[in-house]
Amino acid sequence: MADKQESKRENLKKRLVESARNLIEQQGLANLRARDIAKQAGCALGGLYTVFNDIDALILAVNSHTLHEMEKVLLRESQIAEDMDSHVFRRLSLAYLHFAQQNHNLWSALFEHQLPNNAPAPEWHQNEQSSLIRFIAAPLATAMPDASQEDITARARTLFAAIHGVVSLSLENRFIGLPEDKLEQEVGNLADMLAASHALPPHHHPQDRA
Amino acid sequence: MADKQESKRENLKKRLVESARNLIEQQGLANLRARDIAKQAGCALGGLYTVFNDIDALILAVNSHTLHEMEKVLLRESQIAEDMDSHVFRRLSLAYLHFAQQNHNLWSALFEHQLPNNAPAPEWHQNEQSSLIRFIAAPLATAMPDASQEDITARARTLFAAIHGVVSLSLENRFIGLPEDKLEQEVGNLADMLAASHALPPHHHPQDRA
DNA sequence: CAATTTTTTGAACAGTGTTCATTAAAGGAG
DNA sequence: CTCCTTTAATGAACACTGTTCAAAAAATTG
Repeated sequence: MADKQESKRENLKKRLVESARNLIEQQGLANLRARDIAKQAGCALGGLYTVFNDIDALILAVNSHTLHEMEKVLLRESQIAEDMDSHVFRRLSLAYLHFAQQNHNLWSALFEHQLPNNAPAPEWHQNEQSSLIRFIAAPLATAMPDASQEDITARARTLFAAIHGVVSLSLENRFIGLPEDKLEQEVGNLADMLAASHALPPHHHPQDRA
Repeated sequence: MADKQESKRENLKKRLVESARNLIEQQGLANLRARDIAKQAGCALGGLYTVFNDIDALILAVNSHTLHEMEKVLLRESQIAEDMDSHVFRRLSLAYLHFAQQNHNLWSALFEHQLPNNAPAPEWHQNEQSSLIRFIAAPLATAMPDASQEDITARARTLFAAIHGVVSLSLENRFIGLPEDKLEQEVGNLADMLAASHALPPHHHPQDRA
């Protein structure tokens, strides 16, 4: 038998995650149904709950997979950028945009999904998110050699969030909705804008609140 | 009787919207229930559907109200900024941040809520959203006197989206989560960063896709 | 093969949003 | 005021959720 290598339980889990991923990809997170997942995975409805505590845990597993796929894309992109030594932020930003466009429903699920009670995501999942931020923090560190690690992380998060905001509001057609080519232009320009400003140290404003 | 001034029907509508708003404010959109709204508004469950087609229409009404509240805040802020003639973007951005912090659940509902089938929001609601963008477009127009109306609108949308991304991901604790004071600093700096870059005309990159 | 343990099952349950026959209220005519 | 018509409000019932758990099936053990 050569080492079971994969218990039936693990196999079921894998099938469920894959089914859920397919369904989200095709119909969006909002139309995901426990019964559909079970049917597509070829098990009874109750089977789902022998492997996952609830639907949220299953969605988390799908989102985890999506994050890793995104990580692959960004890794490839930052390696290319290293070789060509320029426009790292632009490349990463556009790669993020393209990933979101090409995997709309899966990407969307990353942000649509929220745990009951607004509970925070489990730590292992938060770590997966942090990994993505590191793709931005790395080149940022060389661009801001005098900044503290903490400042770099904070800035990297801001950069990601800014790009994400543009991509997100556009693709979700909220407030803004641009034609595809305009969107690409805006994302690219914003990335460069942000990249250019890192030379300057953060300026402190004491009188912030009105 | 001095002009009914408000039919019973309109009165019911008003009570329902106010109840829904209170419930969203207190418990978040995800915990909003038709039965709770009806109970708080003092009508039967079915009464809700004599005034609104469905829950989504009611939520849209609440969101509309929230947008107008936000509009008031931003209007005030841009008038102050006009008087003091500086840092318009910073002021508007921080005002947006503060509004989101102080009305977390209502603000959150603006983006959490999506119509079935990912149907687009009705036109009147899209117009309400566009009105907000104009607060950014106006000062932008004076900062970029040579740009076309179209470019200014696109840039204003990008600016809003960028700031929104930072505020959003922070307050929702997704990917990034900063302590309150750091967040304010990052939003303020990002606003200035973006403001500073408008002097430069958008740079065109022909080789965008990897 | 029988006994025991483990796994799988899907009917049943406690909620959802929505409908619509039934009831209550309001309005009008004599 | 009474009777009739019209309009509005009601909430039980429905279809569809995620989740549970007694029962059946399968696997394991002696």
